[in-house]
Amino acid sequence: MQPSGKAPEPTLSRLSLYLRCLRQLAKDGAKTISSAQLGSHCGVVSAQIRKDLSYFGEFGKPGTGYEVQQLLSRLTEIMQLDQEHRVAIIGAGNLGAALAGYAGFSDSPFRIVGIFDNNFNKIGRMLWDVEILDVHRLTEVNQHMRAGIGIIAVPAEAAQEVADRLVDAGVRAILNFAPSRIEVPPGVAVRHVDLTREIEVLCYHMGRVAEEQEALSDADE
Amino acid sequence: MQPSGKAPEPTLSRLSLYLRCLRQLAKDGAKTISSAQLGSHCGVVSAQIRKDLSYFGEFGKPGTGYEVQQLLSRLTEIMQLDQEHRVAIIGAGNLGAALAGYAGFSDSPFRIVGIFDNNFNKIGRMLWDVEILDVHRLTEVNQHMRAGIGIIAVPAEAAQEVADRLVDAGVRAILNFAPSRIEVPPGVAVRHVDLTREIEVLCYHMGRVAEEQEALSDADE
DNA sequence: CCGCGCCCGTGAAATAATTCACTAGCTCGT
DNA sequence: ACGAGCTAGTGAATTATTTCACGGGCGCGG
Repeated sequence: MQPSGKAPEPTLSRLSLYLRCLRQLAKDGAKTISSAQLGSHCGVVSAQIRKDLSYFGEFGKPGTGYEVQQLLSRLTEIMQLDQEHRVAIIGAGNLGAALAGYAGFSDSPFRIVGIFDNNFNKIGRMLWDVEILDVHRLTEVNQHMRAGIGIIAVPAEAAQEVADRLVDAGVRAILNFAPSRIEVPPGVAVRHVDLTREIEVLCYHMGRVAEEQEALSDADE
Repeated sequence: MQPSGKAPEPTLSRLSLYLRCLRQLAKDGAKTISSAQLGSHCGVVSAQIRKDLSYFGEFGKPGTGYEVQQLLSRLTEIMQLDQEHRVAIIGAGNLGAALAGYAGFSDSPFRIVGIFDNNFNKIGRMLWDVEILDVHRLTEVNQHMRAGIGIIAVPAEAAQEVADRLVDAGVRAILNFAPSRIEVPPGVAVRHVDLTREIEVLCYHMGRVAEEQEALSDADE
């Protein structure tokens, strides 16, 4: 099978996982790796890995497995990580500041090129080595800044307005940390990271475990 | 159908979404709401909402819909959000600090009771209104701190060790911000928030859109 | 107090994602 | 250069999740 139709969303997320694993393996000097080995490294069953990769082509050799370097570079290409991606962060609060300084971005194709806020006390100040700019100038500034990815780190009430500005400024992918749904035109990709939802789901699971233990001890009697 | 079997994971995540919506609706003074209305508020089709709720019981009245207050309190109960949850954050770096100050936690059942780090320069200093403690004392300190939820905000290399400490300290749910898989014993719930994976998936989608546009203009010629 | 319209709950159908299980091909050791 | 032992790729089967569509109850207006 070749580039073909489209891979399911969970597959894409796992590709990123495989990449992380492969980078480490390459660093450790591994030459080749089988789907089973890769799987045990990153917690995915081997068939899943093979299926995931099969959406994009054939990468392995029967009897041997995958060449680490080759798979690494092919996946990097597929995920578009072989080119620089310029990122604008909107919101210079706690979260925005933390993201701007996120260590995971060093040694990655992501480069923070702009940080924006609407708070006059913050505008003009430096965050790490980038000046905080007025969010109202986003479209104008992005003419030359050319960020393709926007990260929303503002309160929920402002998220939609910021999303609109980002789209207007030419951004084609948005990572939304605000606990709020945002609407964007087709052709713009969006992903949400919702801390509250994650924690609330955890609470549910804690409750379930507690229930099961009660049921268990009830059964004992 | 009553408490019955178990709801699918995506349903749980949506319940949290419904809750957020309902809190707003209650604040706005809404009395009742239909699944269709709730759906348009939070971007979910009505059948999905009814199915999700049906895993937990019957909450609505034909002809009317759901009573906002009642559904709100029932879901709050189901998600275990009617009780305080004590949270420990491990890692007092950028991210840990941002999470500790996260505005979404005010007016929520989540209370940050402890922040831990292994850096001697940070230990003893205050973050917001909590003292940063030595991560090595986690188990000891949690005897009386009694945090049930742990948030991991340390570098990937340290994540597993921190997870082990958290479990040892009696934590029963972990939210992991480190880009690294962690193993925990059964009965401990884990969720991951992986910034890099999210952004990398966005990059893939950007590439797809670009391809489609090329294909489109090729077809024009 | 009757009938029309609305809306929930839910099996059944459709769709999506994962896992199985088998074929074919490569490597390595003898 | 041959056979034993792995291992990739993949259709088919399975499992999970979403969506459909309909039965029946409830409220409201006349």
